[in-house]
Amino acid sequence: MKTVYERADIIPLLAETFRELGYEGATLSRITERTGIGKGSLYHFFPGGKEEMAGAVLADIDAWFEQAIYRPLRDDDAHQAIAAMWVNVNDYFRGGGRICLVGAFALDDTRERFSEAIGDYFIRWTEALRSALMRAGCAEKKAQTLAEEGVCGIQGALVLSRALRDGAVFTRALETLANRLEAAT
Amino acid sequence: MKTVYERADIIPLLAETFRELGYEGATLSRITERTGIGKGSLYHFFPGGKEEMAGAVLADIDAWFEQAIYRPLRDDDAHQAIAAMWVNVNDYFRGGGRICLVGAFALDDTRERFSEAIGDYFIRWTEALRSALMRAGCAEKKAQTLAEEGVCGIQGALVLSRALRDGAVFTRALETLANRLEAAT
DNA sequence: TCCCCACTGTACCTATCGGTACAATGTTAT
DNA sequence: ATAACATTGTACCGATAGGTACAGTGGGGA
Repeated sequence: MKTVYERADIIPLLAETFRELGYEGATLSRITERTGIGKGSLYHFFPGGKEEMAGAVLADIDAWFEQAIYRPLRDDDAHQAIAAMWVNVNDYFRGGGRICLVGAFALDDTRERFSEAIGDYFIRWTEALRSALMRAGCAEKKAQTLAEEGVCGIQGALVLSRALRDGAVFTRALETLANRLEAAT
Repeated sequence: MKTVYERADIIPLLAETFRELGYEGATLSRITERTGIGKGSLYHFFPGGKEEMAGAVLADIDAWFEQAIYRPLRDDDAHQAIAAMWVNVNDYFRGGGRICLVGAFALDDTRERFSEAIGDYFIRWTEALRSALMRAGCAEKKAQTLAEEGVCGIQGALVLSRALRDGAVFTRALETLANRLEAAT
């Protein structure tokens, strides 16, 4: 008996490991220990090692946000897309029980390794949200401010709810933000 | 010639190193390299090693926030203290060029090592801010929401401005938050 | 059926990890 | 002046870091 993986199966496991331990904290031995995947398989799928693993995770996250959040914000009905964003974000971050890996990477030196992916993630999020807010009737300047406020608020709520070990803080913050953006459109 | 340090001189240097590299990323050799302080001195002042160093840094941060932010929010004129908070916070975080070490520690496994200090930092900040907001005329429920919103907003703005390498995002977010809390009192 | 090759586990590599030991240095109190 | 002591740099420790080499395994196409 031998368990055989595909690259696509491995990425979510890697993602959780990096989320919990950070880039530097996620050592190869801890990765194999938590995912159950041996070094042999890991280096078979990611010859570039840890850096390629984390890069693949970031690309996977980006793809998910693109289809679930950014694209609807840009293309669909603005009010609906914004409303859906709060639901999907709360779901994705497990009501504050899961952090944003991109935000975490941005905070320390890890940023230098993945500078482009990290910048893109936040630029595209704020721009998509601003686009939706403008279609919903906001002036450009106000839409920009509100979009940044929304994204900041989400990231900050993740920090705070983790620090306090209280997912309710996250859900509550999302509600407050949702009301605020709703009131402005 | 021999350079002689005191514990109090070392802590700020350690703080910057942990801020830039994170707890796991701050290896002993990188610490000595960046601070210019050798292992001998480091272990003389902090026999508990890296963990004691980071603990001392957190205690130092706590003391600074206590006297510069929390105490005024609790004891001084509410409007003045809140206004001073924005100025001091912008200054402390160097207009988004410096991160919040406590928030960064909260995001990964490092939280488990410093759980109490991390929780305290955010609880005391939100409670002090809520106290000031209530003295400024807010109802308790609204004050609680606004206080959480303020602290979340600051943390999120630090993440976003670092991700985008744009300190203006931070300063702008502080202004928006200041206006919002001002309008509610 | 059997062969090929994608996939896996194990053993091993060097560099660096956090930490210790200790002799040398210089400052201070007497 | 000198004894006592706080502070420092250097050499060293076992453990673990990220990464490589490679032989074995087993499922799918011919």
